[in-house]
Amino acid sequence: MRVDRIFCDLPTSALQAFENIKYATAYPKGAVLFVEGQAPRGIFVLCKGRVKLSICATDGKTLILKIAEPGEVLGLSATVSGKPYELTAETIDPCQVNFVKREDFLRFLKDQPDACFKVAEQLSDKYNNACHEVRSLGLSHSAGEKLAKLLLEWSSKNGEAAKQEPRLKMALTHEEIAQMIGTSRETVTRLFADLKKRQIVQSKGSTLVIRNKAALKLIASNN
Amino acid sequence: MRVDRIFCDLPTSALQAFENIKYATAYPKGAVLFVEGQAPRGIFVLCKGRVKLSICATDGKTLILKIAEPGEVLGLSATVSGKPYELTAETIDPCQVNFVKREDFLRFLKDQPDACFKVAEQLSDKYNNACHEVRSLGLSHSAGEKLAKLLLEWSSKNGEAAKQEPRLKMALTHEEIAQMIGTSRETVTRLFADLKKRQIVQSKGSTLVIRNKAALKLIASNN
DNA sequence: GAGTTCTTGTGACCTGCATCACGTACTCTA
DNA sequence: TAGAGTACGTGATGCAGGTCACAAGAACTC
Repeated sequence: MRVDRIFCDLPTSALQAFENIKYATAYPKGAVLFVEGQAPRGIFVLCKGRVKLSICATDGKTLILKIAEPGEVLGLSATVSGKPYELTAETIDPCQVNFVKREDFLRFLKDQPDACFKVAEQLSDKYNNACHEVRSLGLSHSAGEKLAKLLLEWSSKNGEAAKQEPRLKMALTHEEIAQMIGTSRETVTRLFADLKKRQIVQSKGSTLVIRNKAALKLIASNN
Repeated sequence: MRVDRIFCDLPTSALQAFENIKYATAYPKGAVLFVEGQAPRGIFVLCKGRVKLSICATDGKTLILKIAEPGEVLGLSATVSGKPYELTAETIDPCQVNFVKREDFLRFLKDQPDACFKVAEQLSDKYNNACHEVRSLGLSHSAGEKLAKLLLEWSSKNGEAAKQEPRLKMALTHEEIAQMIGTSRETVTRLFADLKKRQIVQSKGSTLVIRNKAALKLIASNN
């Protein structure tokens, strides 16, 4: 249960203070933790399950920024700054979450300098990720390139780390993948078809095998 | 000289501590404060002049994220997290800067809880901006839309706030504008030509007059 | 197992914009 | 004042990828 990793190496007094203000909550799959534009109610420390973070345009177009894993703190920057949540968080598994109300959290930060510093680090990290996102979106990589990057990123996460031919179970639909790399569903389908034709990947049911990691890296890095 | 605004409403002890570790420095126009990928040396508090923040791809393509104005803290997140600077900062005017070495700054944060909280707020802000950038890049607005947004943003900054027909002096070249909205120089030229033809803007020497703000907003918001 | 709904696969078509290749105009500076 | 450098203007061309339309699986009902 020690998955609120950010705070776990704090002095016991701080830990205790955190325990006192957190609300342990469970959410079913598909629940919405918060919506972009809402005034910040507080932070959500994800303990179990995955959460989809996305932003969406008025016309319904959606961009999935990341799939948050246990240990991540959601809604942190909005809670600190008081500005509206800048994205939408929706569970895609049943989730265990520790919620902390904004006022409680701010008081906690004022009282616990160590925690405050941790939060600053955490925010720096988030900013860093956002910068990478900006880079990948802004410097017009082709759709194929971004897909390759995504697959490599997944393969490095899902345990299958450094294997020769990593396998990954495709938990997302083409539509969702399209939303992650900012393209259309059809394009994703076509890209996969192409990768298969070129023997770079191969699909067995719902798992994908990367047959030629080198080639994939080439696509990802290069043009 | 009280332009390091973030810290200026701190208790005097903290202010004093900050004074002790800062190095007041002057940079000429075109100087590079730091480059993306470099290990963080410390923070730069911009007191006077403007600084261009950009990221760039291996192939030389550049994306200008923002033009920092006096009062902003640059290199903050990298300094806090210890990860490499995520972007490049280059002066575009002669600049007055307060520099603080990383170790000094971290110690300062540990000693001054109030300052630490300020930093967290500041980082939240930066994250927020980054999210907006992601939104504008990711949800494929057309080039025209992004240019309109940029012009409106500028007109709301440059004093000329709520005027009927705001004027703004174009300090940037078409090339740079292109890099701000992630398009090509030629496209920017054509877009301006189009806006002029449609009587939406009008240029008098190096100042641009927005004749039809409503129309511009329409272009910006809509499709 | 018949019907519905959700996901994939594919072809046809169209368009925004990058890119190339110029020509022009305006600043420097020597 | 000529020449170099930099910014701007504009046509021609090409293509990545968005959009539409429809077919075929797959996956849940009832």
